[in-house]
Amino acid sequence: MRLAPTALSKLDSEREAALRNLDPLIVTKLWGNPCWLSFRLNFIAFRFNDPVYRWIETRYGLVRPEFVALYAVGLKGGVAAKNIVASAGLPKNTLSRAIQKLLERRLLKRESDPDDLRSYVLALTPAGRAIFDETMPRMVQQQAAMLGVLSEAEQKQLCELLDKMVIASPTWPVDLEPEGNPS
Amino acid sequence: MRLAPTALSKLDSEREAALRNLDPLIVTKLWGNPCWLSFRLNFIAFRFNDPVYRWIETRYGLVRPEFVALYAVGLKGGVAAKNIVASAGLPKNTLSRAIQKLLERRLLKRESDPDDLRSYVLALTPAGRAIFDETMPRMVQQQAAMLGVLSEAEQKQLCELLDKMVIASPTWPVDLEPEGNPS
DNA sequence: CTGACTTGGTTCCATATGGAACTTGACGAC
DNA sequence: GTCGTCAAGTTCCATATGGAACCAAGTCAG
Repeated sequence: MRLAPTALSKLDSEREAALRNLDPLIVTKLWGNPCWLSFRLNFIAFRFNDPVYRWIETRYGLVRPEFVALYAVGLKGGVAAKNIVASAGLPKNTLSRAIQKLLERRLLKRESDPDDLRSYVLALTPAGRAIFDETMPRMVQQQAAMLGVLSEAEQKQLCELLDKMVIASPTWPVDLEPEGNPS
Repeated sequence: MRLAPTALSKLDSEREAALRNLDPLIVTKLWGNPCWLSFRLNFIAFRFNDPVYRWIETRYGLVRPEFVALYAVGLKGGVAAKNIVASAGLPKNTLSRAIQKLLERRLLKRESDPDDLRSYVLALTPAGRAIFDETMPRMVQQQAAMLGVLSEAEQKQLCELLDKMVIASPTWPVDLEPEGNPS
């Protein structure tokens, strides 16, 4: 069972020092874990998500899926709930509820889509836009802090590598294979 | 507000083709989103987590935090609940409950830590180990499928870049700055 | 056009989840 | 020593969450 491709260079002394700030189980999940990718992704993502959602919650009383919806509409007006579902990985009833809440609080408005009467076209109200505009710079700042260890070139590399994966994602299996790894 | 570092090369024709498989909102979140990092991380992580947890749930009746605990102990026997909390980003009561469940189902055993009587040392039972061993190859297989678009060298690069970030993570802010981006 | 099937969105309901308070043990100061 | 503070795990409870069933509109075949 292969481990992370960086497992061998672990003895680097500078790195050794940094490791002492991490829980030993984190170290194992990093370099003693065949599923190195998911741990790294989840761990880093969490360190971004957690501050953001806590801030949104305490500052605006918006719960996670509500902010997901607000943010999505803020990025691209005119989308429908189905688009948010597709892009966010939340169940559609959760999003539906979140959108109701945002409508009640007049952070979002919607009108039915003339091309498909089942569907609605969403947009931010000024109040919703205000929250979006107030939050975005903080999120960018948090991201910048996290990316701080990487050079500009490395940041670009990282972005490109992740891009390739996202673009390939429609070809990935949606379920685990029942037979396990045949290779 | 800067966008993703790959925003400009978007017109690449091969890429254009692939984009048609993605929801337009996903495309916006990729290349029209100042927070490019978190979207990519969350999106890719979800495409790993979702199949894994659905499989675990339907096959063994283990819910997400239960499997998180089982997996952690499987990777490194002798850990305590606090280590799992530190590495997983789940609240400690959720983990506590998960561990109780695993103890009841005899997938986990524990004895109190002689060095700290508040704490317990955890280990897998043979039944727990069986689940771990059965699941791991499927997870590795899913990971391999996802990494398939990247060359060996690119995979190593990706791993190294993520490593750097995880190692730097103890220095990241835990809360969003209340003043927004001053730079 | 009409009937079978799909799709966008909502509702219902059982339950998983996480904040806050609590218990018990560790640790440091004096 | 013992007093105040902190840390590991647990319990309580209000509520956020997601599966399944549902409604209404769209689509496609013949």
